[in-house]
Amino acid sequence: MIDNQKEHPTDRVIRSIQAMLHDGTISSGGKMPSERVLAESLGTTRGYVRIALQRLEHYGVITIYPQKGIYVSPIKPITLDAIINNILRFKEHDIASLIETRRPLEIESARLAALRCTPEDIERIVQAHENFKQAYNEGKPTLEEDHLFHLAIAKGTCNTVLESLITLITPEIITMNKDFKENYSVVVKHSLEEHRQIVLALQAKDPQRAMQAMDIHMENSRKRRIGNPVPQTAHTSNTSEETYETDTHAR
Amino acid sequence: MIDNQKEHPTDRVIRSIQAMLHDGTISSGGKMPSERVLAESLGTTRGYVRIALQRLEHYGVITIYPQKGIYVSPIKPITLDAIINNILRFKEHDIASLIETRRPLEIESARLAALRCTPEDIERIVQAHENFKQAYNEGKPTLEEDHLFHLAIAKGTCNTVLESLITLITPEIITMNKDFKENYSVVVKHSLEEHRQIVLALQAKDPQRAMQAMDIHMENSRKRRIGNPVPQTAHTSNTSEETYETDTHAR
DNA sequence: CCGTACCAACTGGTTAACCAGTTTGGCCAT
DNA sequence: ATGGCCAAACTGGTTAACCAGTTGGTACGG
Repeated sequence: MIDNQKEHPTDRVIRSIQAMLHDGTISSGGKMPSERVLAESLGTTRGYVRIALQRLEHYGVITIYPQKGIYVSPIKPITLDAIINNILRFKEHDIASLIETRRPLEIESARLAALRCTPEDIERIVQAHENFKQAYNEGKPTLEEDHLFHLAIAKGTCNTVLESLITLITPEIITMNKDFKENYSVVVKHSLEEHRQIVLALQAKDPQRAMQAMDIHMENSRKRRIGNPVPQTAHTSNTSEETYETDTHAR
Repeated sequence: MIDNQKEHPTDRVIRSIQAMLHDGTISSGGKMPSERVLAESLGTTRGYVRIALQRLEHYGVITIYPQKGIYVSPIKPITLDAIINNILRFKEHDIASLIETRRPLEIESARLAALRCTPEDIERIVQAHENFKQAYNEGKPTLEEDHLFHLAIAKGTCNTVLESLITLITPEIITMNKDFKENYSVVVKHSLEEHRQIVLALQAKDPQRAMQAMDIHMENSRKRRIGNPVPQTAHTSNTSEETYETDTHAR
């Protein structure tokens, strides 16, 4: 409300809609004012209102019916408020949170893939593994082959949401890891072996083993990253990161 | 490529960019044609190109520099291709996948909250729990109070990504569960007790116990849902789903 | 008094024109 | 031949006008 002048018009619109939701000007399940009315009452133009509404629709807050109107989802204002707050803060992803969140997703991905993947999925995963190996043997960067291997597994889960979420955080992790120099000799070799264990578990259709192998891989990846040089991205999360158990992260 | 006439212009643009990436017309880390050039060469207008580019930027595929140009992220085409495929299929979320993916996220959320949540976080969580209880006692619907409880926990994780992802799937789950009649008497009472166990674990700062309590809650929620009448959403996932083995998450 | 047909106002969807920085290439002075 | 400068072309950002389908009220005919 204070620095309204500086932030992007689209965010201002979203914040205003949030406020209108809060003070009851618009209510759950009800109809919203038209784009034109919103634009005028918020002192902006329709274009910005339009983009803001599309974002809100993308996150399930509203539904837009062409030539009819805009309706708020039948979800309580308090819940919508939390969702909108999340929309506004969506860009604040730090590398520590990304890696931390990736772990349970990948473990579940391994479990489901072991349960459900078809021979074709296995083939794709093995192929991705081979590509990784080849890049390693040729002394080329392997960061992306690594992630493609994981994406291939996610594809075998038959779970559209899980695949979406893993794919969603992948580019962010790749970008933030680009700064780290990859040790082609030792580190990647370990990664390869861990991948091999995952492949074996998947081929054996053994979910428990797949989870375990993936968990080990995630944990070692984290350690390997911490051992690497730190880039200048400001978020230089303390390299003396505690092992998970003692992690109290007191604020 | 076939039904290009029917799908939304924005999706067509994204698909075309994907193709250009594939055949080398544009390359990783390189500069893309300007919005105008893209619009003309794709036989559409700038507005659609604009929206498509914003979506691609949102997912980390490109970066837009005002008054300068559009640059492709320095990520290999093959990886970008996978990400773009995901963007195009983003809407195909089914309820089974949502519930399935929610489990590991919530378990990790409980673990991290137990490790890191502040007294203020605890207070918010307890308050959310009380609100749930009150709604139950008053015989009112509790679906959203339930989710607000989980969002309060996610807020206590100090993990922006995890909080984002949980918030992201929440409205979809709420909407898809709206059709189910909630049994105010027995079912919700069980849910309340499970929540109480989670609260106790968090107050005790015991991550293992929190994980376990959350896992039980997720599993029971799934069972309770399956026991309820099935709506007409087609995706009537097999109820004979394998039982989840105990979490070997312990490390 | 009721039902129907029509028209005006309003909806979101779409397009094109305009704006202010940035880049670039050529011209001119040195 | 070279260095600097200026204007034209081009960039994404923004605005406003136009389009087609929907709705709701009203006037007219029964």
